[in-house]
Amino acid sequence: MNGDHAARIPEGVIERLPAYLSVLLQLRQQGETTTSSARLGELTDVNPAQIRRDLTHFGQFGKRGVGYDVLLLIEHIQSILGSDHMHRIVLVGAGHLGSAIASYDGLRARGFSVVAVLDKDRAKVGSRAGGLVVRHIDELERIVSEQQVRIGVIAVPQDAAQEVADLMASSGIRVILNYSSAMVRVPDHVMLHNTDPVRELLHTLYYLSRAERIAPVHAE
Amino acid sequence: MNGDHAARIPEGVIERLPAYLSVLLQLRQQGETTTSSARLGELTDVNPAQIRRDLTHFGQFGKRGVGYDVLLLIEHIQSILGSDHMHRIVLVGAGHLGSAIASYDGLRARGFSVVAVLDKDRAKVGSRAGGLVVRHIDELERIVSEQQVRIGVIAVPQDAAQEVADLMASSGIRVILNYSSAMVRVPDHVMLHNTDPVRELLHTLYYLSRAERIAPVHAE
DNA sequence: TAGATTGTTAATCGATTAACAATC
DNA sequence: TAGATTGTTAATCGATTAACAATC
Repeated sequence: MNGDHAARIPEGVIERLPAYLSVLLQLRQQGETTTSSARLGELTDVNPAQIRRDLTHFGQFGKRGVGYDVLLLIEHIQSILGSDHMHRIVLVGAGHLGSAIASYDGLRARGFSVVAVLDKDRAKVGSRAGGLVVRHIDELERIVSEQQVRIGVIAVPQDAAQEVADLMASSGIRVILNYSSAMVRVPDHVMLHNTDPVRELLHTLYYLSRAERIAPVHAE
Repeated sequence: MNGDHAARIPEGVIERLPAYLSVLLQLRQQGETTTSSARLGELTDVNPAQIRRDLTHFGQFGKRGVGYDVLLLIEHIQSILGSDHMHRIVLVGAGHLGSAIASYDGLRARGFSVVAVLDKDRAKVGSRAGGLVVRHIDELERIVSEQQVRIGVIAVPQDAAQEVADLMASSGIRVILNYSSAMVRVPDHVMLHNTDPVRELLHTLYYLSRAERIAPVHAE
């Protein structure tokens, strides 16, 4: 029996889909119309069998003997992820990091649109960040409910992060991307993603240290 | 028998260590001297049995009936990760994002020190970013070899990323943290970490979409 | 038909977790 | 001694991969 793909989808599958999508978008830009699990495997460093298996959780998108239609597969993955339409984002924090995120055009290109940049510092309110006028944090709740925003990005210093997270949660935000180094707490119904560069550095550091213990770089 | 912990350590273990460390540092700051796998489990959302198992890959750090000494465990994990001493970083790209990273004090607090900020735009050279004077990209190779830097951070626009990665690799950089949305290619001996906010957003989006299909938010 | 590549099964592999003896 | 919590084993669970029949 087939057809109901509503079963439990392993977390790992969901994590890999955005990578497949990135690569497919790249292939599309290069004018490729067809691809194979072997090619996708090369580009994403994922085993081809795994890619095929991952996709079958959601349906059959390829043609045996031929491969996958790039455009079609892009559409399918976007629809699975819910990235087939624009998503509105509010961004709190108009410092260097906030400005960088607000003016990052990779967001819009891949379906995310920053609808407001907010800050609690009245000195920053009224200035510009990535084409938007910075507004006061007091407006957050109204903006979120009026524009039905589900996604919030925290780009404030460590000590302000929890406060912002609380405000976002109570305003109806469902997904928070936290760029501060603070470990914020959120209610169960809110999904939190921490993007901590230091944690990623520490992770690679392990492998770096190992490599150097085996083949040390001499200091003399 | 015991003692040689040199065996293959699962990748997942290495990924969790930085999370344990973050939480331990937080506990230390709060003045806690002892903790347990149960408490660490709460704070990191990891099963306590898993935490204990992860740690035994490297030795025995706790006391039965008592728990773990916070300071001691911090030292052990730092030593496992190679984070028991400062690591020098070069940062390429002095735009908003580069400035944000350069002035991020979370780096220094956790063992990473930015020794140089570079840019290819001569108009930016000489200006300040996070307490450092911006230098020209031509100086990268010399700085990397003179100061034996192993870690490079890319904070430039998409089209310049590959060029910077190549230069880093040929200068002797071993770990690259890529903040651009470009999918750069690096030689085998260089470790690459992509930090793409969009990919993280897409990942959470899946769960958001699911949740809303089940309990939609009405627009009327 | 011969060649290619999918979708899918079955086998392997590894990671997670429960349980508990050891021990503070 | 009683209570707590580790380190470790064994059982469970799930994910990855190889292999191949189906089919373009």
